[in-house]
This record gives sequence, C-alpha cells and structure tokens, in this order.
Amino acid sequence: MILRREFYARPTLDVARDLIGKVVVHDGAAGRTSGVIVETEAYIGEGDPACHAAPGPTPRNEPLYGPPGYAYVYFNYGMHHLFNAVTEPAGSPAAVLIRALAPLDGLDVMRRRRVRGTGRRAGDLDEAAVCRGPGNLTRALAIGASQNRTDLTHGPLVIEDRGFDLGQIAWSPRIGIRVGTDRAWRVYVPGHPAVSGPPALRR
DNA sequence: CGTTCGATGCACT
DNA sequence: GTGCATCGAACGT
Repeated sequence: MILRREFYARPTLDVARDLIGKVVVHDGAAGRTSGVIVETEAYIGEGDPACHAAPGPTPRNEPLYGPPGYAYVYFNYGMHHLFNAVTEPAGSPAAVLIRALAPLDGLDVMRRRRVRGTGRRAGDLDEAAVCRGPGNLTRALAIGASQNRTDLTHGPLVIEDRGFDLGQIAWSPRIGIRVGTDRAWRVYVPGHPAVSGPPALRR
C-alpha cells in the first residue's frame, strides 16, 4: 500500500520514526529496485541549523516549503544525490532524509550500479552494503536530480507500507553534519547490518 | 578498531 | 572563494 499524503503531513519526528520498515520502490527502465528503510534523519525548519531551510527560502530548498509527500533530492559533495521525503504542511519547511535500506527487489541491478565506474566487482559487495548510506542508496536505486520534486504518492518513485515490523528502534544525533549535532533526530534499527555510520552508532 | 584525505560540482556569501 | 546532510582507500593503533 502506497503511503498517502496524510502520512507525510505530520510532525517530522513522527514521520522519521514511522518510515522505519517502510519500502522505497523505484520502477525504471532497468526494472524495479527497492529496499526496506532501516535508518532516517529529520531536518526541521529554519531554526534547525543543519536544515537546508536555515538560510530561508532559496531556489534549491524550495521543495521543503511545498506540500508534503514530495521528493527533495539534492546533489552534495560533487558526487552524491541525497533523497528526502518532504513533511509537514506546506509552508513548514521540513523533510526526512533516507539514510539506509535493506535491499529487496533488483539486488543484481543495484549491485552493478554501485560498482559502475569503480574498479570493484559487483560480487565483492555485501548485500547489506548495497544501500548502506544516503549516497549509496540513491546510486543503487538510480535516484537523481530528475526525481527532485516528484510526487511520492504515485509512481514511479513511491514509499510503500508492506507490513514489515523491524522491531525495536533507537535515536541518536544526526551523522555527517557540523551544526545541529545537539538534536537526536536520527532513527535506526539497532544492530541491523544495513545501517550506516560508525559501529558505535549502529548499536 | 580509529583517523585522515582526495575526489568532485554547485549553491550561496 | 568556501563549505558541504558522502564515500572508500590508505594508513596508524
């Protein structure tokens, strides 16, 4: 069942928590690729120094100010696309960053995309590492700039509820930011092999 | 296990 | 020109 817009039109911390166990599905020319969400982070409002809305509205962050249930995809570090789901009613700039997935459909396709351009071989890549990390999962699912601003409530890129229950969750400070580290707005499945970050933050 | 560092493009000051 | 919501290789412990 595809998540409805009402799912996203809620407090961002609730959405970040409830997205754990949901499934990101991307149907493309190479077929279906998908994975179960095991790690997310919340970015909330102009008062959150780590949120892209912190400087106020700009051309890049405009999707954050729009209606919930849309994708916010941006390019970072000159080589990675990062995938967010916009949350809260229009006018409240906030989103949930998808940080890691447990692979479901299209594992071979995702493996090949992950090693393309590198000297590594697809067979050397552990299944749990295929969608571990926000830059890795967008490469595996072929999520890029053309998915920015797309509607997540109908294909080809959607998030579904398939009834998975991953058990206990844990909260920690967000990873990879230099400001706003005081907020424990990262959610993850403790001990899951597909969760990213240093070992201490995976338990 | 940990830290450091280069790759690489663009939004923003 | 500066600074990234990153990744993986290389190296030290």
